[in-house]
Amino acid sequence: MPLNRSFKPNNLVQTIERASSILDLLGQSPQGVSIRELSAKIKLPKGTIHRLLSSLSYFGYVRQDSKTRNYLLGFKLVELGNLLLNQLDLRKEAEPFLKDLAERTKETVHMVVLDRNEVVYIDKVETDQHTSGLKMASRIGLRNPAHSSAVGKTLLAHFSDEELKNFIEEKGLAKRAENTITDSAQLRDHLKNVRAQGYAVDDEENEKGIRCVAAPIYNEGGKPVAAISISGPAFRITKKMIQESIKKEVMETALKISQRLGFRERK
Amino acid sequence: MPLNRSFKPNNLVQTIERASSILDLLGQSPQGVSIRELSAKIKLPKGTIHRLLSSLSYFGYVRQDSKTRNYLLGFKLVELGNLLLNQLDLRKEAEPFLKDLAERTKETVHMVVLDRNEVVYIDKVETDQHTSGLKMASRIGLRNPAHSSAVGKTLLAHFSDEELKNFIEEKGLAKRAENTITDSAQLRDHLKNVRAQGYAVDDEENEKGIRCVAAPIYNEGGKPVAAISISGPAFRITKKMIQESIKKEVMETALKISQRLGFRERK
DNA sequence: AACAGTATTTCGTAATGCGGAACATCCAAT
DNA sequence: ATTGGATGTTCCGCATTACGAAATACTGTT
Repeated sequence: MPLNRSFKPNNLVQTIERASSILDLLGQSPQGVSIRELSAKIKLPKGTIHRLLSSLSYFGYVRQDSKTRNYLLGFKLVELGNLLLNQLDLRKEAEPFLKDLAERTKETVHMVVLDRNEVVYIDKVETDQHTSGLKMASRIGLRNPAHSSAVGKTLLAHFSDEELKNFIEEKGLAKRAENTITDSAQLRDHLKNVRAQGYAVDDEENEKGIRCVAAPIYNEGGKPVAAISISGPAFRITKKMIQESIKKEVMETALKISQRLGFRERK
Repeated sequence: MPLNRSFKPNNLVQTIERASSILDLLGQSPQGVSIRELSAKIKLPKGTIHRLLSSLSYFGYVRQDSKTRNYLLGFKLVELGNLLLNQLDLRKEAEPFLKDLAERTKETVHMVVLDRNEVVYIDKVETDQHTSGLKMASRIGLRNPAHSSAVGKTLLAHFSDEELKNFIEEKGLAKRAENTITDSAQLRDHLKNVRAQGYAVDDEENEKGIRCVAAPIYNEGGKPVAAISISGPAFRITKKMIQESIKKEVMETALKISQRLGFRERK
């Protein structure tokens, strides 16, 4: 048994499960949620919800709008989340290279790690150029399926056959956009190419109109631990551009970061 | 450590209290913590700690290093923390103004809100100029005492006498650096000035060698809901510079943001 | 002023989480 | 390889903890 990441639906502490549902709901509601609503959505009596909220609130995970009395996510989460990000020295080391890459390509640069077989954004650098483009909200913290993103694919490409099989069984290959690869045989082939090439392209597979180019970052043990990418509108990130310059830029930057982490290229 | 504020020391759900202690400890340990250590520090049997960690891990609040088996903060915290930040439309509206301010002054710009009578950093913009200066770690999510920071003081300046009294009683006026104002009468006087002037200066009161200039942001109801500041080394942020340009820049930017939020200046 | 919708508190009950101890696993040293 | 020590993980009977229905206290509205 390859010690799969925390899958154990029994033994769960009820309180933590309930607290987690509450936080999830609050995460979806910028304007906050009332106890009554929470009570309705998680089917639990108001009193119970209230007790949990009191404790969560005392420790800062939740806060209450003094006007509406609605409950909202608390700043303790920002604190802990950013502590985590700052603990990743990977991120610290990569930062200057990411800025440089963004500067040179004038496109948005992302950095991700794989967590529980999903892609999690841990950094983002954009140039002043296209910053005010569309979505200003930072993607940091966001989770995406691995099979439909360039970053995810560069990481999946290093999975063993069995790991990949598990991944597909566990997560499935949901169709996120028109070009998403949803066939497992096709994905296997595709990943073989990705691995050989050393980079991956997301050709509107995750979001219509968006193309990305990604390359993996290796630690000193040669293990892929993260990935970086350049993303932008398909009309700017053309296939020609990718071949002529972008793929080279991304791969070179990824290699520099890997080397910074102690990786030595082997022949 | 005892973050007393939202009153209710009883009624606390034990599990949440314990889970919170665990997360706090993990937050202090970039390399992770073993069950044994946790068990020792939080004086609870290994079995108990393990059970809590399993649940926390299942929901993503904690992750386990597959090599060392140590436990670390989980990416769910990054996810929720950033959801919260992106929910603050205050932040969204302010962003372009902050960038502009950073660009024009070539110094680091911060934005904070008051949470439980402490300052919490919710945004930071730095120019490429001094970015590689010293501390690269983002301050986002960080908490600071209100009485020793420029941002904090501009917000305290709008407290009623009673609110201020409560604040001082609850939090005290800890000496953070040589110039920290630790006398409550003196603080009262100082805040009166801050309010009259419309801006506050942190003259190495929080950290040796660092000066900051801050101004408050008002919502449409005229209530101060946040503050912004410019910070930098004392040799660059001279008192002369503050008077000649910086205070004006900060105040003007703060006003623009306030207006963006619907604030109308009243005479 | 009365009402309606909510948030909060109470309190007797049993289910939940507790934690000591057994078991498994990993790693280092022989 | 084998052993031993240390740590992580699981088990299970017990009592404490959290439960949740209902009563009470708000808060704003007509």
